[in-house]
Amino acid sequence: MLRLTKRSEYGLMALAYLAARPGVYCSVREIVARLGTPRRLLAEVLKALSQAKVVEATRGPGGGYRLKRPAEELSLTLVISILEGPVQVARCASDHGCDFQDICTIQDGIGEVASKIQTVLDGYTLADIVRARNARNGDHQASIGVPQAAAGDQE
Amino acid sequence: MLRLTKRSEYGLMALAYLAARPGVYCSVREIVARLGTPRRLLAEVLKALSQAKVVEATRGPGGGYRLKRPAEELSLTLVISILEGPVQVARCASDHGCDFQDICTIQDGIGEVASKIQTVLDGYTLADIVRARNARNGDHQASIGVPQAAAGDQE
DNA sequence: TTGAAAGAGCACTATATAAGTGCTAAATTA
DNA sequence: TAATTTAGCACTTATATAGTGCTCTTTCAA
Repeated sequence: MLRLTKRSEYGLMALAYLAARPGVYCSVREIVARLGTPRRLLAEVLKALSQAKVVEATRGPGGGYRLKRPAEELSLTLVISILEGPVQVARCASDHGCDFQDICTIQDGIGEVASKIQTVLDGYTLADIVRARNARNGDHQASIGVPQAAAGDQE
Repeated sequence: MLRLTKRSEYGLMALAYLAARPGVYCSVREIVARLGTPRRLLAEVLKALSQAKVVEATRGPGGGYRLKRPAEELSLTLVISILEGPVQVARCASDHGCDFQDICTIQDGIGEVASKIQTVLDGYTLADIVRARNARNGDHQASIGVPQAAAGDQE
C-alpha cells in the first residue's frame, strides 16, 4: 500500500543517527542500543549502504560506520533504491512492463503519478529528515542520539 | 517498494473502462474480456468499489457496473484507500504509530514526505488517467476512448 | 600472539501481505 | 423457468518482507 519497508525505515533511522555524529565511527551495537531495531537486520542494511558507498566502515574495536557523503546529497530515492530496489509505483509504468502492456488503460496515468512521486523523493534528503526532527524536538545536532549511560548492551 | 497492489491496478483499469462508457452498465465478464485481468479478482474489486459508492451495480441480464460519480471526483487517494486501506508511507507516520514511536528519528521527516505524496495522489483523478491514456493512444482503443465528458454526468 | 570487538558473508526460517480461486445464494430480466 | 449477473463467504497459493544463526575476516590493544 505504497509503504516503505522496514529496511528503508531502519536505514533512514541509522543514517539520521550517523548524520548527527559526523566523522565518528558508530558500531551496529551502539546504534541498535539507541534505536531498538533488530540487530542483524540493521547490520544487513548498513552493509548494503556501505557497499553502495553511502557510508563507510572500519572493523575491529572502535570501528563501525559513518557517513561517506553529506546528508544533503542523500536523497530518499537513493536510499530507497539501495535498500529496496528501484522505486516503481506500479509494474505498469516500469521498464519491464506488466502483463497487460498492450491493453493497459492506466499505464500512462500511473507513469505521470510515479514521476511526481519520484520528484518528491528526489527532492527530499537525509538533511531534511534531520531538520524535521530537530524542528520538533528543539534539539541541536551535536546532542542527537548521544548514547550516554542508556546504552546497556542487550541483544 | 512504494508500489500499488494489483487490486488498485485492476480497479483503476476497470474504472477507466467504465469512464469511457458513461451511464452504461458493464458486466465483469465484459470488462475482463477486454482487460484480461483475473475474473474473480476484478469482481472482488468492483464489489468493493460498489460498496464504497464509487460505482453502482444492477444484477441480472444486461446488468453490471457503471460509475456513480464523475471521473473528476475520483482521486487516486480515494480509490486506493478503498482497495488497499489508508495510504501510509511508513508506520512511523501513521496514526497508530510504530514500534519506535519515542525514539524514532525519522517520523517527522517521513510525515512530511507522506504528506507530499498524499497531495500528489489527492490531486490526480480518474479523469487524469483517461486523459493521459487518450493523449498517447487515440486509435487502437478508440472504441473505448470516448470523450472524457463524464463531467456533465448527473448523479 | 592472543583475545575481544567489529563488520562481511552465507543461508536459512517465519510471518505478513498480496494474489488468485471455488462455490453457493440472491436478484433480475426475458 | 432459465439464463445472467452481482453478492457473499471461505478458502489456497504465491511472493515479499522481516528476522535469525553461524562462521569468517579484519583490526586493535594488551
